[in-house]
Amino acid sequence: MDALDNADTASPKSVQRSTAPTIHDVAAAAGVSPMTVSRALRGGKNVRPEKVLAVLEAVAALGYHRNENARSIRPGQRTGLIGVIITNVANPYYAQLQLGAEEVLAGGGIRMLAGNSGEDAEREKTLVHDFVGRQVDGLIVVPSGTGSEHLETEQIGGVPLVLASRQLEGLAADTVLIDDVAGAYEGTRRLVAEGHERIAYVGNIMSIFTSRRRLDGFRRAHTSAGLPLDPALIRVGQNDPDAARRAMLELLEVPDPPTAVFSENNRNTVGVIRALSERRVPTDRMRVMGFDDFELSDMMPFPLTVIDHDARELGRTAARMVVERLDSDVPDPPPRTVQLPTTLLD
Amino acid sequence: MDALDNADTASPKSVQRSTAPTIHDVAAAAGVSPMTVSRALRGGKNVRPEKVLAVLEAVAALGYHRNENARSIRPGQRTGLIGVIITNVANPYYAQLQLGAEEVLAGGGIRMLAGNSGEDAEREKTLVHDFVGRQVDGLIVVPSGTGSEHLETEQIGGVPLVLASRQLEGLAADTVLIDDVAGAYEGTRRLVAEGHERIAYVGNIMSIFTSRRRLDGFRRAHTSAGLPLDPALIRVGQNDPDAARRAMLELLEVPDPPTAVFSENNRNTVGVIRALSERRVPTDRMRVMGFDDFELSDMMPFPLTVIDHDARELGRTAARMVVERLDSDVPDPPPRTVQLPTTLLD
DNA sequence: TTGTACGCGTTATCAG
DNA sequence: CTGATAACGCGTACAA
Repeated sequence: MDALDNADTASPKSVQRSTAPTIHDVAAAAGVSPMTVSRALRGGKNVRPEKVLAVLEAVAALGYHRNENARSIRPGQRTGLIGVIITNVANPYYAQLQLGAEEVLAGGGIRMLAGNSGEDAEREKTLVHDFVGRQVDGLIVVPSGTGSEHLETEQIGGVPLVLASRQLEGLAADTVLIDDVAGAYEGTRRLVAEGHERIAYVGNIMSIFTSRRRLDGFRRAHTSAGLPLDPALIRVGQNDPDAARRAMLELLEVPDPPTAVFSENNRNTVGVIRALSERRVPTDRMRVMGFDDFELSDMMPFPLTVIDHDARELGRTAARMVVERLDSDVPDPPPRTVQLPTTLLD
Repeated sequence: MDALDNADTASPKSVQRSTAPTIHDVAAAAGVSPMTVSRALRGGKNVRPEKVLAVLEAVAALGYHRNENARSIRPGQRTGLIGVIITNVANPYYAQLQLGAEEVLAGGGIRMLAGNSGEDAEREKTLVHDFVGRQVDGLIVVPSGTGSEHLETEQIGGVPLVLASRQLEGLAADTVLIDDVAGAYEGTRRLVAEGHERIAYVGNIMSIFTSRRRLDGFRRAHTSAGLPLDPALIRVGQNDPDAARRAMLELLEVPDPPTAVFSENNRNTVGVIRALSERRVPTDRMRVMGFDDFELSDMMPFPLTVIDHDARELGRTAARMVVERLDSDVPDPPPRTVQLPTTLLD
């Protein structure tokens, strides 16, 4: 609990750098007042050059860092902090998203408070609450659950919010999405065009927004082609490669097995390929179509086609949207939704 | 500059949630003093239960979030913030590192300020300075350059520092490393044991600590086996897959070409494999050994062996080291260096 | 150009 | 168990 107890023990000072130098220390060292230091550090406007120099020297000598937290408690001051909550950085898709976001933010001198929810709504809630408490200027969230109470404007103290990759039913907020429906539709259409009639589907749990959208696109393509949807070929609920692998193994055992498989995301595609490889399925016996590109997808031992999109650009766009809302002249611009396109990659 | 100008315009309040509710607002709403609110929020110790309830109700009604920044400016208070600076989250290795770090930190209620240096020393310096200004309780850094001035204790205000993945000449700080030398040594030895005598080396720029170490292990294995090192087979300076690909293409054209190739990291391995695939090199004509495992490495069209290690555990260890130093009873424990083992994975 | 007074939101301290 | 007071580091407003 109380870890730092070094205030008044033994020798009065110089025992250890217990307290960081403040603007007062710098002022004393430079022989000026704290205000002059403050002004000098802002850019030296209205301060005599020689004093600026003295201040900078003192700063260097003392290793002074302006306390951004103390600074930000003053009214009207921003923290220059944006909270970014994704589900899992280990997934290259979200890593790209995070990188894209930071890329834009860093350009504006904004730092990133990062958190992984692990697809856990409770954990996401905790992070959101904590980030708001840390006075973030904005929030970029890949929402995990279906509930949106913890993201309501009042709950987050009016902090600008951008939903990334997933939308939330009944929550009016800026949103950046991949055009999942169109992507899945196009991908499935391609399979149909190639003559496949029994197409398996392997995907994540249906509580995830993108999962529902992608299955929807898959469905629509069937409908528009007049093809029936065989429930025996639909496997949802896999949220890691190994679960997908097992699902695919089962699909191979179905009577009148599929000739093609549509995989809903990069994790599932990896599992599907593993299963096919494990069973030594001939490459001309199974056609694989996967949402999300992933590294080395072009070197897989199957005629794999991926539905590609730019996760990094999604991150950039999300960041731009927060910043724009932050710098907006009008009080409360209406929420916007942006959809990023997909392309088929052979 | 001055973006928020809504203090005294037109209607006195309720125009817009201009100022977030403070502890005073909560106190007023709950009919108690700010101190009681503060205590109630800490856990309700020494506060009448009914008042705690009233406070919690007011908090919920007002959507109050305790201002962690204001809180942290009080002496002896921690921010519960750790700065994590890696080179690039898009590299799965660093993504895992970041994830491992957050895993441990989140367990202690600590949040993560994240930044990518992009292997740019200047950018790293900026991030370090900024993070210290934001009063981080600790710093985990994958250092980019060879200079260490910006990480000296005085420069970072005595903030506990852990170097991850790379060490810095002349900087005494806690460090977590992969045992690069031993890993590269073992990997190379394996190739030698298999009868290879002309082994190519493809790696990143030599200014990177791990690059030097891995080449060192490669060298030692040659020396101990009495094998000469042919400079024509050593290609360093590749920091992305495509550069590595081109390097490998060149290596294939060398007179008396190599029969095996040692790739220094995951990015380079990907490039090497692409080159071999592109040239349709028979799988029995080139043996590939790569440092770092990567997803789907086992599905590559070559008898690839990787020198594996646990980047996530490296992140966890780094986080544990910062926290331990933070919670240490002794004033200034001597710096420790931990090396994590590698294993050969076929 | 420079300095003083005050307040930002929070909590340790001490009095009641 | 509860509240008043002061102080944390900084910047605005105002005074010199």
